Amino acid sequence: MDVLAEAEDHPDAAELHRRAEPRAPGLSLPTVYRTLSALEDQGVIQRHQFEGAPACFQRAETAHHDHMIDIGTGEAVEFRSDRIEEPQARIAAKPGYDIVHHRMELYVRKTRG
Amino acid sequence: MDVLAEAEDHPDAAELHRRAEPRAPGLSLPTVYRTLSALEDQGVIQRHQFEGAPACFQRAETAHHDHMIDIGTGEAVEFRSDRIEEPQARIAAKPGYDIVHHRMELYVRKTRG
DNA sequence: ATCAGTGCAAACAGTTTGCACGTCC
DNA sequence: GGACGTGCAAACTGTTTGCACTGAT
Repeated sequence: MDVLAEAEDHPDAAELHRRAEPRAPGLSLPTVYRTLSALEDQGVIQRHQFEGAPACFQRAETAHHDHMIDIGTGEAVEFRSDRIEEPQARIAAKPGYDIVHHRMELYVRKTRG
Repeated sequence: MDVLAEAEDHPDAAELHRRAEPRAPGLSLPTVYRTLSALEDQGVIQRHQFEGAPACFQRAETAHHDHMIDIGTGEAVEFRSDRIEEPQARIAAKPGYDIVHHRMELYVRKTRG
């Protein structure tokens, strides 16, 4: 199942199935989903649910980052900004919460002109 | 359909159907969905897709804000932080993008102790 | 007569589950 | 022979669509 390990992008379950099938002939989609869920529970991979798209996955070992999704292509670009990360905990702490995790996505389109 | 106007929370389509049905007897769920989609297209309402929950809706007229979702209750609390908003445009502009919109959600749980 | 808006039932997409089967220890 | 992991088909949830009907214009 670690077709994911060699993926540079953010493939969804069906895409992973497509990529894995050649080297595991007869592999079924339910098995892909089961495996992905298991890996996610173990914290080995992350599931991202972007707007209007099936869930996509990537290894969790990469450093923390957020995503910028190109509305035209659906492509997800990663970025990181401490200036954004840093105030979050403070905001949550005030009303008595701990952040379990967060989601920060910029939906963008190529600048025209 | 502007049961939404008097809603203080973030109801989903089924919940809106439940609330609207008394004053529009026989109202069907497809009609609720159709109306919500139309209102969203006109920019009158916003659709939020939080993790592991059906889409929920609110009037667009409220000032821009982000959401903090209590994992225990599913309740969404609104917040706003200029310190978070401000760096976003800069991040997107660098690789030649315009932000169409963004999503910023903190998934939190009540602090124990 | 036409048109927009509706309910119903069925389609749909993505994901999950039940179950029967095979394999390995 | 018992536990496990699989494929298949079917269930499931949230949402959308086809279609026939209505009521206003």
